Amino acid sequence: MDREDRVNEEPMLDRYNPHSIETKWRERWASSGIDRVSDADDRPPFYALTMFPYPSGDLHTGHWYIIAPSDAAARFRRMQGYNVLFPIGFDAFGLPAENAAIERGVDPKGWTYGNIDRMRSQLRTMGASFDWDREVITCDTEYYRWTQWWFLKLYERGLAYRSEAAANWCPGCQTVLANEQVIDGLCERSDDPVERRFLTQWFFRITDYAEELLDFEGLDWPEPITTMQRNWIGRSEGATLHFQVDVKGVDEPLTVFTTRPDTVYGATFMVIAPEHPLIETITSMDQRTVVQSYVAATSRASEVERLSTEREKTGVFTGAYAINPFNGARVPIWTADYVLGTYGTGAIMAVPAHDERDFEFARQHGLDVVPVFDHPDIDVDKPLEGAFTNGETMINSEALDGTPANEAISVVVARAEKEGIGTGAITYRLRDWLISRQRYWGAPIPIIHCDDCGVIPVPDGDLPVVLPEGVHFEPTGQSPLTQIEEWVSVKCPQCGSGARRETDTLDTFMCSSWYQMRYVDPHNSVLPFSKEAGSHWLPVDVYTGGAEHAVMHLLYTRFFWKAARDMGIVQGREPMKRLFNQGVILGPDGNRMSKSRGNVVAPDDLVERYGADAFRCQLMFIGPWDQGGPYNPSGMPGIVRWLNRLWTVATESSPDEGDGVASRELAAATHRTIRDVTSDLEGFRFNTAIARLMELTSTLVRARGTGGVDSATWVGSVEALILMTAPLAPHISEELWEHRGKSYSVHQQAWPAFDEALVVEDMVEIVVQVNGKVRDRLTLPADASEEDARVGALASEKVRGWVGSSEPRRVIYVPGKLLNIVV
RNA sequence: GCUGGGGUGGCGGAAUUGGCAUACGCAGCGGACUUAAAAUCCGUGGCCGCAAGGCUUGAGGGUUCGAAUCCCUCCCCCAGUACCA
Repeated sequence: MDREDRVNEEPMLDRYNPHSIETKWRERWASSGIDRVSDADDRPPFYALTMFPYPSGDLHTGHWYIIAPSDAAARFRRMQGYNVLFPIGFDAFGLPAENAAIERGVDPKGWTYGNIDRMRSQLRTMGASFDWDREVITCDTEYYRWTQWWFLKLYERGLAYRSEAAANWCPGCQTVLANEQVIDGLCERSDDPVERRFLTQWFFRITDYAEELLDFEGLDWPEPITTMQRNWIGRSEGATLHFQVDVKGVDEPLTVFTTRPDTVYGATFMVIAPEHPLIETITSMDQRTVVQSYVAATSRASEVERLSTEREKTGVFTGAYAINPFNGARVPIWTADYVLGTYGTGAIMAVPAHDERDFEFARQHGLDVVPVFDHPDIDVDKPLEGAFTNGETMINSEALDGTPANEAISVVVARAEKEGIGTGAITYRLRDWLISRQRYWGAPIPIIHCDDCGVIPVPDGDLPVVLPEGVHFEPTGQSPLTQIEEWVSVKCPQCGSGARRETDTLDTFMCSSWYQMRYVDPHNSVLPFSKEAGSHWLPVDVYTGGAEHAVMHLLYTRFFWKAARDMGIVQGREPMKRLFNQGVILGPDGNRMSKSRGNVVAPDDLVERYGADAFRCQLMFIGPWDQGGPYNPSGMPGIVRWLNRLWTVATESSPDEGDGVASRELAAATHRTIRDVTSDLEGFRFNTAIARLMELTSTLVRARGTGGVDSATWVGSVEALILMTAPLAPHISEELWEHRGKSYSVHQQAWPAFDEALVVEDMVEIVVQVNGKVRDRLTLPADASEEDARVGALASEKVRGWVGSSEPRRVIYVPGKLLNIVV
């Protein structure tokens, strides 16, 4: 007990003062390099990754809410004996820097790096255990040199290609927008209605991986995320069918995709998208004017107008007819913008009897409706009131009449394939990933356009293609890079004649698709990372961050990984084994924090007032991490009180008298806490973990008051409490650990183990119910039999009053918990 | 509309497999200490009722000895998505 004697000799420490100890320990951690991670370490590796932030200027409460619990989880794994890689960096390319440049006349680079400096120091204040030697900044040339390298690798494999496509165009900002920047058809910045504009763009062939991306086998990911990805990919099984066009000189058939080939006999008209390539050739002379003006009107319509759900289905007749290959019926071909040019084949066979949208269109334009199924509740001989999707047996389908409806699809597909008029097919909603941006602040696409040689990739040795500085940003609709003649003008790497650089930059989602790989070997100057570092650390063991990236970043990074795997660069099917999404933190009023609402809580103020430990803990305590919710600093006193009590308990000398009972009770409480906190932290349930630690703290305070605990038990309990608090409140734990004369650092100690034998209680409280209502409680040995419990219950005055003289009809006994007497 | 998540005290929230509803906190109330306040500590703690007791997990119904938990119908909130053939 010499350790304890030393505690006794020391004067009582001053009251808990977060400021002095937090600064002190952060300096000590930095100078001792405690957070540096080495690949040469005997402990099993564990890669804990938190989504890196965009350097917007200040670390806000949302960042704290993502990062502080992630840090606690990483620290916990470290104490469990893993060599934990927990890196951080900045997703530093992107629109806000460029917009700041336009609005305030600052330089995007200077603005970005200034923000990074600021946020880096704020992150240090949090006390997070990042290995800063591995920091990655995506706008560093040393980083985007490899982003460009990846582009070339994908290009080499045929996964990058150039094509003309419609992009979201904001007339106010004079630039293209990413899909995620279009909210309900409006530009998120200016609220202008977004238009479509055709541009030649670069794409990644993510659709090549559509099928594999649907497979989440073996992944520990939240179900909502996998569902959203499945919906986004949107796999539809059906068939493509070819309809001859009854127009002189047109041999090409009109091909449609349908999920319901079984309804082919009910196809009473066809609809092609206004963008469909056949529209010019099939439109008849007398319909030409009306079709042309419809196509023009559609392309002029804003996204808002087109997306309006209330809008009537517009469309016009092309004057052309198609021949149904199954029954030879001659059906009119219409064009309407409810059929999308970008999905399926851009054309449909319309079956109004069995499709809601086709029915609405048919009713509006007086087109035929022919049902092809019998239905028990619908008289199919009368005009239908609406479409119905399923029936019992086929009708109006010639030779197929009488076929059970559930067999019809395979029968029709088989016949189509046999006669060469169609084939079974699968279509995806997922489109290829458009990666071109007509923006300045991004990695230049490493491509050179030569009049003679065509599209030529920049040779590997010429990387990086450095983003030029001193560029004029006034939006013109073209990439600002086009203005830098001396940058654009270049010699063709193949023929040496004059050529021009690609002026578009890469989507910033490309930077974040592989950053987790760079962390494993961030200073490698010959490769994005070495094979050894890759196989040591990858894939990521647990990835924490927001669900807002469900179908963008998280889908892209899976695609990237699978492409890298096919190149032999990484092994395994998936980049992140486990994913955990924290919820959205809101202002005290329950709304999203925003300056205009005036409900912003500034972390710096709270750290100033209460310390980083208290703020970390409060964020973790307010509720389940995956649920998010309102943050109100009014709850802070509870956390501060707890930390103060912890401080008091840990700095007091240990009691010296002791009898068995009080010691055993304290040991049981301690081991129960270890058991519960361990499983809570494994499941990211920080709120209940802290609740258990508060309870143990109170138990210690009370035990000290009542006395009877022996010194060894007391010390064991206090030290377990400090160790369990360490991941959550790293500064105070370190201070208390040192104060107790223990060796530096608390963060390098083993996580406490619990003894199952100590957790079991000898005596348990049994609830006695009469007819399901609680009437009394008994304290019985844990292994009491039903007979013991029944005898004990009937001995109770209260219970007898409710049971009366009648014989119990039934008695239910749940050992160790409850006895229910039914009368 | 579709998909996913949620609805429990004045507030944030807790509750293995159906088994003590409201753990842990905030706020409140009462008390101790203090000239006083802050801080700290102790007690109290859903609603109705003097009490015995009754009622209570968005609403209604069901299964069960027993339901916050399972089933059915409906309402509301949040997120994603939007004519995907």
